[in-house]
Amino acid sequence: MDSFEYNWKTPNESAKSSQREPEQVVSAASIYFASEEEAIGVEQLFAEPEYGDIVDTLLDFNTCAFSLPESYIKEFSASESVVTNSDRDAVQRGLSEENKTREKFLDGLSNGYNDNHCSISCEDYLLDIELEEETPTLDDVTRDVSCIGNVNLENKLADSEQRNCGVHVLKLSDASTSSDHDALDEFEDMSTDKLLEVFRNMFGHQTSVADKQWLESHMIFGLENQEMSGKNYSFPKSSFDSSENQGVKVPPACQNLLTVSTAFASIFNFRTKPRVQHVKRREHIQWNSFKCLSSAAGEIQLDFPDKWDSKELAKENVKCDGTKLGISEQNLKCKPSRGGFGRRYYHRGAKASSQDLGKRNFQVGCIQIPPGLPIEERFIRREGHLSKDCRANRAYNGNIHSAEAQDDPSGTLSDQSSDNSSEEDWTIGSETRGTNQDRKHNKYWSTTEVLKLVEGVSKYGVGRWSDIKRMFFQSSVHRSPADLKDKWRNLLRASCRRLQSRRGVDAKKKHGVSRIPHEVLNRVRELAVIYPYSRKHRTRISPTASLASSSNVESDSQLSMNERNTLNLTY
DNA sequence: GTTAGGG
DNA sequence: CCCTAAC
Repeated sequence: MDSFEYNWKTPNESAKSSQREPEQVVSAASIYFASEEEAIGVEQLFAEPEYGDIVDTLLDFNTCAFSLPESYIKEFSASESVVTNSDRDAVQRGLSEENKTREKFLDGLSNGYNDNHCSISCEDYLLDIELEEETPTLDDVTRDVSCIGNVNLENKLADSEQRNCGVHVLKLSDASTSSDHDALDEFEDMSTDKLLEVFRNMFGHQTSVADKQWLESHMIFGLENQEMSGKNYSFPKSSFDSSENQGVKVPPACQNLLTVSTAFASIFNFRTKPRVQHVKRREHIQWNSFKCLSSAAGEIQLDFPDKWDSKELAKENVKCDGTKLGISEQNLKCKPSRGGFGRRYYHRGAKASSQDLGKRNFQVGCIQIPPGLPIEERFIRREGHLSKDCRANRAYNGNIHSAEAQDDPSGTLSDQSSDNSSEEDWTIGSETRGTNQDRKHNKYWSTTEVLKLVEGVSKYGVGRWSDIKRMFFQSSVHRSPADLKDKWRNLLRASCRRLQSRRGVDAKKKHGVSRIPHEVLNRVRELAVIYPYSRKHRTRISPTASLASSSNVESDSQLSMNERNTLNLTY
């Protein structure tokens, strides 16, 4: 221990970690996650059915004869955030032992790893993965888990030491005095108990695997890769009962594995919290954390595309037989724009075999869509779910500085030249849309425009958008009758949810979208009462009714003017 | 050509 | 803001 330095926890953080109060998150961030939030996020992700394959792969439930019945996932997802303690207990009781392992694994992602055996299972499994892959790919391991960096193994091991009473950590030793065969022979001579102890010392935790061959394979594997580094690791003498094991080397390759597995275990370095509470916090998942974790977990390659090429996707929009898949280009040009952890719909393919695990670009955890494979429509996000991203992508900076984006202080409401920065007719802009894949414009509605729209609706009623356009937006190139209709719809929505929680309001402010004045929204609601949204469902306005309506419009319009005057003072 | 409505 | 069926 004295040969190592703790360099991933500040003293303060370490001190905090020592205060182990139940239900309180006190640990420092793991090396995988910048925060407990992220760990929780990954935990929640794994709890979702679509990522069950990954969990299965991590835990190797198949070979361990563990299987998770569908009922568990359903049960758990159904519990969502409103589960009481008794409910949770009932769920827990209903789980079989095997399921509890998975449960603990998921919980362990954010819970203290020392509180359960699941982390140990994970570490063991990770080691198994490396062994099965005949891993001279250890370079790959260290590369793929580069996020781990030079994590100090002893951090975890030291923690183990505290709680496991006398389990000593690995010591760095520059003196390489023993050969592989010496150590190998020593392994073979060891009893199972001894191997278990060596294992515990080597990997910093106990293993439930009592199979001597299994244990030996780990040791031997490490020895076989000993030459891969100039530095060796040896067990301190105090780790063993007798001197017979003195000098047994833990080769650097094995140390790499330790780094991987221990780092993986560090995921569990968060204090216990009921997972049901974590479910509420799904939005905090960090994409990179998941990538990092996944790649580290048994060198599983999760090669998510950092950039989505709409053209590539367009190509793949055609099936192998050449038939279209029915994905509109509109949908295809939408792509994830950020590295956030929004729900993504990737193809879930077959689980990777150990043989495939080493290959790049192979589907593991059913994530990647290899080039050339058809994309099923159900795996493409509907545009509606991506609308925000789409807007963000389509918006270009020029629009932000448009004159329309700014309120017109003069507020010549019924004046048609209030926004005559462009003299083009809106239909012209509409025609140019075909060549440009992006939106023709993305200009926010100014308060002035909203007021004009309100006045137009007051005058013509809802549905006569062309008339309103002609009268109030003649010079607005980019405000088509359909735009007016859309805006009115949005105004209606806004007016309905105006009195809802301030959270949404703050969110909008955060995004820089100016809030629609209350007076305007009130007026919108008034008009909504006067004019049902669709005039289709109303009887056609007769000339006389139109006249009567027109007289009302005058007063309405006047009201609108009064409101506008008030607004001009306020805004 | 316009509009409603879904996205 | 786009798309499109329906008017």
